[in-house]
Amino acid sequence: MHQPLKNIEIFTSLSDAAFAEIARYIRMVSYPKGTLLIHADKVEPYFYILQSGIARAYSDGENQQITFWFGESGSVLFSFNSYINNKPGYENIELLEDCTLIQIRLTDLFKLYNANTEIANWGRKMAEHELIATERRLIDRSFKSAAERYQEFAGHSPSLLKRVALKHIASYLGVTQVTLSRIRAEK
Amino acid sequence: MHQPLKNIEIFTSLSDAAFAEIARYIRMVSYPKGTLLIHADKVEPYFYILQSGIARAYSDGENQQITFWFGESGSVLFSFNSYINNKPGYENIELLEDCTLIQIRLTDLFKLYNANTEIANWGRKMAEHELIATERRLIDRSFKSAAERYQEFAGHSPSLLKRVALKHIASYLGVTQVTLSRIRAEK
DNA sequence: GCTATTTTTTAACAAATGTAAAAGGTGCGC
DNA sequence: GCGCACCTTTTACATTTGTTAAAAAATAGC
Repeated sequence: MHQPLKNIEIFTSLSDAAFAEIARYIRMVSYPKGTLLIHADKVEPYFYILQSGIARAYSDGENQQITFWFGESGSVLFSFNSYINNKPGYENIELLEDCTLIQIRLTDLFKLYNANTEIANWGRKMAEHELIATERRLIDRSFKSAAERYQEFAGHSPSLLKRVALKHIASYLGVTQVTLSRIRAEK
Repeated sequence: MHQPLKNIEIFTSLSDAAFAEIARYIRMVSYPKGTLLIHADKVEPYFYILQSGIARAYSDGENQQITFWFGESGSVLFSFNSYINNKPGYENIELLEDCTLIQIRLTDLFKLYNANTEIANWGRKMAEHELIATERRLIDRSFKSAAERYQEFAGHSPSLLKRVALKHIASYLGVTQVTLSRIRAEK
């Protein structure tokens, strides 16, 4: 039933047996654009893998929202604090387009982690992969100018650039919308 | 032989059996202040846990060094790219004081990950823990002014503030040393 | 304790980015 | 097609931060 899913990138490193284990707990879900899939003030019970569409994670401040993550097809999507600490988190995740997602209950995922070494290492690698990407972005904030960060984003994620509102990209890059507009106006 | 080590925080969640497995591969090492323990341009074969002393990770730019991480007793210390991708990385790790460390060969650590579910999940949690901390720092770069980030650092890590050169703290906070000096001069 | 070296602070000026408000665009429902 | 809501750009000005250089302070080694 879920065999086509075996081909999506995040699962390709898994053996057929391990994938079959996970597949038992998978549910496919679809939600429309604008859905707030993860709420900052709730313990969210699900872990998702994005199949189609795009999403953003953001955090609410006093007078601004900071978008700190974008997800595209293949991205994993969950509340860090629910996942790691079983507490409400700081992140909201909003679907920016109609999306199809693979849904797994966190309690099931943790059972799989504890029961299957291969799946535990798969989860470890997911976290490590996110970690290295996040750390690079943090370092780039210091090394690169806003204009360079924009150019890099545009070169690396042309699809997101087209599909995501610039105000979200601005906060993702760590600048105001006005600054981003100025950067885009030059050259 | 290594029994006192069982009490350091990073190992407390492990069962005695799992810790005993790890302990077989542990070596204690000491290096003087100033040692460059991890080199950006090399594949580094070891994973360390800091027992005493402090360290910093930094990345080299054209005309600046960016310090993006500090380690204290209990911190894990390794080259991300060696650990995750088996390639030279972007990070150097320098000991800022004489240090004692627990050393584990990466090839041994990976064997343990693949052989023991509990240890694989222990590694997963280490990565997740670092990930959440790194992401928070990235978000804080957008939400908080340099002055706020300094106040928070000073409140949260008074020990580092005393022991680490301000120029390193400045780049950790994402500002120049001149700006940090101005922040410290106010109020 | 003294000198050499490094770190930190201060100053003056330049550049980048933020704020607020207005104007222009775009999309969508009616 | 019109009007409304939201997004993006532009403008003018304020503020923050960076740059460069020098002085002052702290530290390390002899």
